[in-house]
This record gives sequence, C-alpha cells and structure tokens, in this order.
Amino acid sequence: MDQRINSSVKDEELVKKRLSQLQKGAVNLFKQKGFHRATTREIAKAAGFSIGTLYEYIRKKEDVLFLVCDTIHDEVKIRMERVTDQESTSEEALKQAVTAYFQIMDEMQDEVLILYQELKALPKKEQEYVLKKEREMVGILERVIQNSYPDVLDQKELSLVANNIYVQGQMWGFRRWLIQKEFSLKEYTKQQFELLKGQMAYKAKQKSGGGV
Amino acid sequence: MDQRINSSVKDEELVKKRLSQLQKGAVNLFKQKGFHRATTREIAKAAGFSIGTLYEYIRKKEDVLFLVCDTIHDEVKIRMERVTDQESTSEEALKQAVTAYFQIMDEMQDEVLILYQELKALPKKEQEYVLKKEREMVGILERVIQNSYPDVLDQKELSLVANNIYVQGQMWGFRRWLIQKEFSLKEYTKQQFELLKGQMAYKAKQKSGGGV
Amino acid sequence: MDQRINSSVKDEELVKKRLSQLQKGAVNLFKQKGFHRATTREIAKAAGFSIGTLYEYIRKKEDVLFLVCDTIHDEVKIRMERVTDQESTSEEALKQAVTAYFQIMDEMQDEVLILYQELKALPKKEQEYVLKKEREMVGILERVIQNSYPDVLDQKELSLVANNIYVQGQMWGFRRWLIQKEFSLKEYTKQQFELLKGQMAYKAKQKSGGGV
Amino acid sequence: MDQRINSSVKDEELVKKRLSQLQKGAVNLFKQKGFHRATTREIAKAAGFSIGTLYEYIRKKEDVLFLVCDTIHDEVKIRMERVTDQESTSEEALKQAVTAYFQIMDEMQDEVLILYQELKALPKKEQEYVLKKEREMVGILERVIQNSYPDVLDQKELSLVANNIYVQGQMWGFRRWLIQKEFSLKEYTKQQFELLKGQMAYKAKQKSGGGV
DNA sequence: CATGAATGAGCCTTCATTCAT
DNA sequence: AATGAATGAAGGCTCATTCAT
Repeated sequence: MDQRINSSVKDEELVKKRLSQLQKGAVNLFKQKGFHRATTREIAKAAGFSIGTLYEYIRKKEDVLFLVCDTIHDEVKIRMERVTDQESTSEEALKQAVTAYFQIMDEMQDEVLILYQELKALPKKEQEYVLKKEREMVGILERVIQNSYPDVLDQKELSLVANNIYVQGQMWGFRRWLIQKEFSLKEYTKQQFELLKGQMAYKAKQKSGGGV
Repeated sequence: MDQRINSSVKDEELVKKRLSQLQKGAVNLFKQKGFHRATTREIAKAAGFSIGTLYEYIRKKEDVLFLVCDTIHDEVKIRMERVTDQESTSEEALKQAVTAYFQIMDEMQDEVLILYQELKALPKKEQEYVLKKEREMVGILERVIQNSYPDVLDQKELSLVANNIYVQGQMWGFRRWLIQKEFSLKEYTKQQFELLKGQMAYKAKQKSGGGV
Repeated sequence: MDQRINSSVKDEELVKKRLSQLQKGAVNLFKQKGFHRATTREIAKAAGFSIGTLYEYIRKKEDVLFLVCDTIHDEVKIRMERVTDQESTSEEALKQAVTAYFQIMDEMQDEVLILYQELKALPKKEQEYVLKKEREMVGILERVIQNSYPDVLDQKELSLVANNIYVQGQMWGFRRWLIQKEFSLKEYTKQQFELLKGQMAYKAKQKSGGGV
Repeated sequence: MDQRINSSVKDEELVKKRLSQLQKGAVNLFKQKGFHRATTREIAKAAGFSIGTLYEYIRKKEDVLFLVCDTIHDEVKIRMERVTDQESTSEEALKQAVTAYFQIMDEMQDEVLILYQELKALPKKEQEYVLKKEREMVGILERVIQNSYPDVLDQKELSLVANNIYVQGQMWGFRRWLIQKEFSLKEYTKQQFELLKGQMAYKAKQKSGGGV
C-alpha cells in the first residue's frame, strides 16, 4: 500500500494484508455514508477486525481516507496503463484510450465520487500527494493524444484537451443523475469522441493551413 | 432567500436580513473549514449573532448548508441571466455567454467548491432541489448554443456540449491548482472557446456536407 | 389567584384575569406533556399571550406550576365544601361526602395526576404551602366522619381513616389503568363505602362492647 | 438487570455489574434531584464512571430511569415473595404479609417515591412494562388475602381490598410528611390491619348471615 | 402593558483515541 | 498482535429568561 501509513505492526506481509482489508471495507462504507459519517468502529467492522486492531495499523481516522484515495488513484492508473498503448501513433489509439478511460470511470464511479467529495478532508500534505497522482493520469492522456495527433497541439493546448477528457470521464460518474439519464456509456463515449475529433480536425487545419 | 428554511421569527424583513448575514458568514467559514468541520457556534459567530439566535432562523445545521448551496446557484443563475442574451442568433452571443460564465465561475470559485464538496451532506430531498437549479443553468447554455448555431446540433448533442461547457466552468475553480498554474482566465476562456468552435464547425460540416 | 405569584403588572383586575387564563392553559398543557416537557413558550401560547407577557405575570417557570397546583387544590376544596354537609350527624352524610369526593376526583383526574407527579418540582417552600391545603382537605373528611359516627374513632384513627378515603379518591385517578378497568365509578364508590362501613361497624363494636 | 437495556458492551458479567452500579448511583441521585434535574454527567459520576462509559451501557437517559423503576419493582417483589407465605390459610399469614409489605415500603420509601413521580417520564411502552410488575404485586396480596379469608370476598372485592392495601403501603412513603408525623410504622401497621380486619369481619358476616 | 427577538448556559449524545489485558 | 472497555472533549440543539421597542 503506502509507506505513508505508519503501522505499529512489524510483520510487513500482515500489514499489507490488513491494509488491503481495510481499504476494501472502507471504500464500501464510504460509498454508503461518506467519510465523515462513517465512524472508526464501523470502519474496523467493515474491515473485519476490532477497533483496537484498526489502531494498530493507522494513527488517525484520516489515514484511512488517505489509504482509500491513494489506492483508488493507483488502481485507475494501473488499469489505464494496462489498456492504453502510449506508444502507438495511430488515431485509433486515442479512441481506445478514451474508451478505456471512460469504461474505468464507469466501473469506479463510486470510488471517484469519494475522491472528489472527501479529498478536502485530508491534510494539505496528503492532498497534494494524491493530486500528484492525478497529474500523472492527465499526463498519460497527454502522451496518447500527442502520439495520435503529433504536432497538432502545442503544450498548453495538449494540457487543456487532456484535462477536458479527464474531467469528462469523471463527469460521467459525478454528474450521473444528469448524464446517465440521457446517454448510455457507449453513446457518451462515441459523442464525446466525435467532439474531440472535431476539435483535433479544427486544430490540425489551423496549424497546417492558416489562421483562425 | 428561500421559503424552505423554516424560521420561527415572524418579521419577514428581518428574516431576510438575518438569512443573508448567515449565508455570507457561512460561505466564508465553509471556504476555510468545510461544512463538517464548522461548528454551529462558529457559524453563528461568523453570521454575527449568538448560537441561540442562529436557531431562531434555522432548525438544523444542514439548513445552513442548504441555504448556502441554494443561494450560490441562485446567484450564478441571476448573474448569467443578466449578462447573456438568450435571444441573439449571432455567433458572438455564445462567446459572450461562455466568457461571462467563466468569469462568474472565477469570481465564485470558493462558493462553487463548497457546492461540489458538500452537496452530498444534504438530505436527498434538498439535494434534488439544488440539482434542479443546476439543470436550469445547463438549460440556459443550451439555449444560447442553439440560438448561436441553429440546427447544428441535435438535442442530445446540445445537451452534451452544454454540459461540457458547464463542467469546464466549474473545472476552472475546482481544479485550480492545476489549471490556473498554466492559464490565465483569459487564456483559458479563449482556448476553450476555440475548441468549442472547432466542435461546432465539425458538426456543422457533418450536418450540411455528409456523414461521419 | 394567589399573592405568592409576584406579578409586575399593577392593575389587579387584569392580573387576576391573566393568571386565570394562564392557569387554564397550563393545566391543559401539563395534562398532555407534563410540566417539564412543556416550554414557557408553549405555556404562554396556551394561555393566549406572548412569552414576554407571560413574564410580566410570573418570575419563573415554577411559578406556573405553583399556580396550577394551588388552584387545583382550591377548586377541589371549594367543590367539597359546596357539596358536603359538615354539620349533619346522619350516617348518610358520610356516604354523600365520599360519593361527592370520588365524583370530583373523577372529574379532575388529570389535574390530580399533575399534582402528584409534578409537586416535587416545586421549591420546598411552595410544596409545603400546597400540602397544607391537602391537610385541610383531609380535615374536611375527618369532620364529616366524626359527625356521622360520633365517638367511634379516636383522633388518630380518624386521621387514618380520613387519609385512607382521601388516598382512595386519588387512587381512582392515578391508578385508573387498573381500577377503572374493573369498576365503574358507581361500583367503586359503593364498594369502598361498604368497606368503610365495615370498618366503622367493627370499630363501633370495639368501642362499645369490648377490647380487641 | 433487564434485557431491555441494550448495552454495547459484550461481557455480560461486566454489564450486570455496571448496570448494578448505575442503578444504585442513579437511585441516590434521583432521590435528591429527581430524574429531570439529574444530568447524565451526574448520573455517570454517581455510578462511578465517565459519561462515555455510561453510554456504553445505555442508549438514552430514559434507559436509566427504566432501569431504576424496573429494579425497584423487582426488588419489592422478590422481598415480598421471600417473606410471605402465599399458601398458608391462617389469618396470621395476612397480618404477616401486610406487616412485611409495609416494612419493605418503609425501607424503600425513596425508591417508591421515584417510581411514583417519574414513571410518566418513560415512553408508553416501558411504562406498561413496569406497570405489569405492579399488577403482579397486587396479585400476591390478593392470593394471601384469599388464602387467609377463603370465600369471604368475591373477585372484585378481593382486587379492591388488595389495591387498597397496596396503596396504603405506598402512602406510608409518599405521604410521609403527614402520616409519619402521627404514626410510627408499627402503629400504622397495627391500625391499618385493624381496619382491614374490620372489613373482613363485616364482609364475612354479610356472606354467611345475610344481605347488606 | 404587550411583544418577540436575542441570549447563552447547559443539556444529551457521539466518537476518535488509548491502554490494560 | 488482537481485543474492546474506558475516556472526555466537543458538537448540535433547547429553552428559560431578558429587554428594547
């Protein structure tokens, strides 16, 4: 998990196992009640051990939140890296990456919601740590775009477009009551990608042909 | 303010004034500590009256959050309606609307952040009430787009594009640590509008010229 | 009402009227919620005036309770004095007195319950004042017994028998869930009077005939 | 104690011990201040533990009152059952039962006062539960009377006489300021029993000899 | 005299955290 | 290592009482 969680138990294998239990239980709990409403007793129970044991592995309730947020990001990132080809220069690669990303966001809706709504409950230090991982995610998207459409966007545009995609993925989850009523995931992906293609075409013409 | 807040004070003028004080104080407080960490005593103090008086105007702590969320939306909406011309068919009208919207989002960054992070702390009933207002906001954007680019988008596309703009406005605030490091508001607006124009051009061609 | 209630209003007629309103409203309220659960605001409302006005006529919430308790006793006493013939030496007079007393207790069940359950909430001083009135009530019963059955009971026995009757009257009200399921008021009166007659007969024989 | 009190502590032995401490402390406290004026902190202190610990064993302040009321009745009943011979047909058995009952009421004056004055503060459900126990107490008295004076009273008379005795026992405690000034416990018992005997004799004659 | 807005002490209850076993 | 009983600071909320109008 993370060396930032400072457990007093020495057996590292055990620590790993317990933190994993803890993370899984806590995510489930936070989905239902959010971080603030969940008590440490409930967290311990959800993890399958006692309140006393919980405090053998964490120091403060916040540590659980950090563990959860951090793990979510890790998982998103791992899954993204697994399914995207960051080297391919085919236009198709971007489509695939966006599709995969939206798919992951769909599957991890609840987790992403937690991330969004509870992050500010962490101390500044931990917030930044978590946000760094987010930047890495955006970085992956940037690279894919860059490879798929080389030289179409400058660095800033690249960053912006990647951010837009990133946020649209999250939007699928945290604005679900609105969007998921109108679109299936497939439709949503298709339409957003269409728009994206439109942007890229426009930008490409600008770059090659002439001014606005 | 809102008739949903059930004050026990009779004098309506006074209620209005006090709820306004309350709202302002609470927003400031929530910016710093978030809703959960703010105590009712602190809320009362921030509003400029005693804890006893606070409870003359609200029934539960949650009411304050509702008041805040509701007021933010109202204000955004009022300002949007003031500055946008929802009838104009000029392409310029959309640019102006987007610019104004981003401007408002910039000025109300903290408020919007509160909205995003604390909304789920409200009871379902109140959440929905607040979200309805959000839909209205998206509706305004839809109308402007529709007028500026008649017949370019079908209803679903319209809805999606409006949503994207809406979220991009909020993104300016709630992803500030990322985006505001790279862009000034002006740049951000310009770039996003460029991309938007690209999308519209692409879609327009599709509609007129030929299929995908 | 009572000079012990220290109103700041000077107009005595008005004070009398207001205290009467207060007493009536409060009794109704206390019947439902008891003294502790009733708030001063509710008391004021039940009396038909504002919380501010309430405090023009009383000094503390307890004063209301005192007023209520005191008035109840007064009313019981007045009604008893009206219907009993404390001079008659006929045996019938006791029957009539007991019947009347039980009747009053029946009609004032709720009030008597208040008296029993809330009296201890008064300061010692006021408690004693109220209890003195109770002693007077018992005194009335003693006198009637004494007249109806002269020389049958000595002072202590008289006191005891009167007390018993007194408590049996109250028992009709505060043990209603038990007794009123088994007896109608008429039956209850009849049976208790029978037992009373038995006691008197026994005591009379003892006094006249021989020792225990 | 009682399974109705829902403690979150698992160790049943410990729960029993703590509830016993709680009960004793609370009775002492309620004697002085009554239930409403006693704060939960005071209750915890009187029981010998912290406020946090108190709430490991109860859920609401009311639970303490229930515990107290319930325990009092249990104790009275247990003591009554221990000292009365519910099978004996001797006239002496009733005298002994009444004497014992009055004795118990004397020793538990304060507890009984609490019972009378605070019972209505319990939720209806709990009230009924407690009152059922009271009926059982009256039932014991009925049985003793029935055995001591077989066939003298019909069921209703039996119930009434038992009720009278029951209330006279309580009256010794809750009208102490009146009665205990005039009578010692011994005298009181003797006199009341005399009157009781008178009733029984009268009723016996009625039954055997002739009509009213 | 009447009103009702304002006050703040104080109440019940929760819950993160500790520590003896 | 694991447990869970104990702790008490702190929070939300109520309500008797006051006082300016």
